[in-house]
Amino acid sequence: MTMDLVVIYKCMCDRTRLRILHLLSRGPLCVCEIQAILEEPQIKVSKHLAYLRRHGLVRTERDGNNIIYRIAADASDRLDRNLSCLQDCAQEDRIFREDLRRLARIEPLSCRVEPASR
Amino acid sequence: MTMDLVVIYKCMCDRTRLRILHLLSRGPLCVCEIQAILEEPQIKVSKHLAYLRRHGLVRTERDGNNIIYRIAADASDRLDRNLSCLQDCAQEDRIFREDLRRLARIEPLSCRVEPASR
DNA sequence: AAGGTATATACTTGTCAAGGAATATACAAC
DNA sequence: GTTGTATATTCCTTGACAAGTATATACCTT
Repeated sequence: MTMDLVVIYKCMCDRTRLRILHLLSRGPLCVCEIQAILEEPQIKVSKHLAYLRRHGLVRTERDGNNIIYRIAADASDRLDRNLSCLQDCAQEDRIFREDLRRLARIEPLSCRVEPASR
Repeated sequence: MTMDLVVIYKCMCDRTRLRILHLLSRGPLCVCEIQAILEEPQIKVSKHLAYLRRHGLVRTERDGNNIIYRIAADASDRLDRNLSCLQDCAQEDRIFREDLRRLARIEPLSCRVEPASR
């Protein structure tokens, strides 16, 4: 499928959404993880996620109490290209690097992972 | 220099600006050429060019009656990366391809070129 | 059923941007 | 100087979006 470039850039032109897209292009995350990484209020994260979903860049799946967001796999080549460009650009940026640092810490606690043992 | 990614995407999230950036990454153009290629009203083109200039993506140079716009050479790696991503994405798109067709036709008549002979 | 947690949806307010109409500026040619 | 051409700026209206407060929904647990 082919996605409108303008829509892609509209989604990318807000810092919060950009951070979310950057994270999600590393792999799916649930809302509470995204919140924890971004350190932004629930409503802010939720609304930007809704924006991304409404425009077809991400899709969701419920897992119990949690909702897991991921990049829409079938979205478009254009999105893929732009997300990989974002990965390149983000390397030099402090904010994105700190997000990745928090992502690494948070992953093991993920609500998506089975309880370790019992 | 390093340019804010959000600013870059804000500049790219309007179709008219995107077409302008796509054209300018092929080389400098004067306003009247851009207008002729985009087939959009003067004021619209002019205002989007002003937006791009205000945000540092392009710079201008006067040549007699004409004003020549070009991508700000020293802008940033990020801009370069995104513009080359745009070139890739634009290949599949009818609008951008038609712009290039008109660009090819218009170039010989360019106001930047010396009068052929006399 | 009741209470808790995770997430989303109104509703409001302020800001910014887009488009158009009219006008202004800068230069060129005479 | 006057006129013409190219380009920019001002003013206006309209619509989109960002952020916050409060409230609702969906699921889980007991």
